[in-house]
Amino acid sequence: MKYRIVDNGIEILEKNDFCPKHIFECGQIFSWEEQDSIFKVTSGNCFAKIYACNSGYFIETKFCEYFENFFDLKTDYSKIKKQLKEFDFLNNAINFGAGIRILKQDKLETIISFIISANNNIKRIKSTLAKLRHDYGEDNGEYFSFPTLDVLKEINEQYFKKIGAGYRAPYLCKTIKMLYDNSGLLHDELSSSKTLLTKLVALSGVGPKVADCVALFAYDKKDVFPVDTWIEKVFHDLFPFAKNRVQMRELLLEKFGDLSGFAQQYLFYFKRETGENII
DNA sequence: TTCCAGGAGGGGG
DNA sequence: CCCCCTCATGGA
Repeated sequence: MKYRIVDNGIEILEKNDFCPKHIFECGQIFSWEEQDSIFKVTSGNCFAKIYACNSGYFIETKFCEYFENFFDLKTDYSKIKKQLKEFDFLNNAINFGAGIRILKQDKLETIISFIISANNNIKRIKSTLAKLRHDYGEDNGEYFSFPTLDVLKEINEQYFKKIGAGYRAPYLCKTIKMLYDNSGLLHDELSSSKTLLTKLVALSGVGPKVADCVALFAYDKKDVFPVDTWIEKVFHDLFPFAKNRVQMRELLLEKFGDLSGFAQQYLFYFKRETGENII
């Protein structure tokens, strides 16, 4: 995909493999809002606005290098989509979310966000995280950054409950302490997916599904397949027999291999938005 | 009123 | 290993 870094942002010069609506609505990130076709997104302590411009989009930001990596601009999504379309039953889902890109998000923020996401709905997840940034993040005028680990460590369970985290509040406090005592996981760039998942699942409030999401959305792991309630529905469309989530994950990983993470996002977005049968 | 939401922890068999 | 129950919360 053609793009160009300029003084105050990044010019996306074509629309085939980049659509902010698809990227943000597909459930991989909660720290964004859309108003009058302008998308505002925060990640860690960075911020950008994205809007249509000429024949593409403009990412207005002073954090160009961060968002070049964040939006995974160096990866060829046309090639990925072409490979995945060899699975006939994926064509509808890929065409529906053709502008999806898997983001490379802040690790700490992604762990906290997806602990909150468990058995929750996206609207309240976004609300809870926005309150957290507002109350404990740095005020940068147009946006609040995600709080640092030092700041998070001082937050008690009552506060997390107050902003809507519910029974996940103690999980958050425990995990924050674990990360504070051993922050190596937040800088892990080398572990294999299997090793990384083992480390993530050891955190409080992180089970197999949350670990897969964190690995996919923050650690650049694509050989994972988060199975949530929507993917369960997809699975029942594809296979006329019931399995538990572990078995579903194994079958889907076997089918999609190193492209599993991409396939998962197209399927999740399509199913959640349309409710239509995959086949 | 019951069910559901990007599930996980804990206990028992 | 597996199955079952509970967890906070608000919208449908």
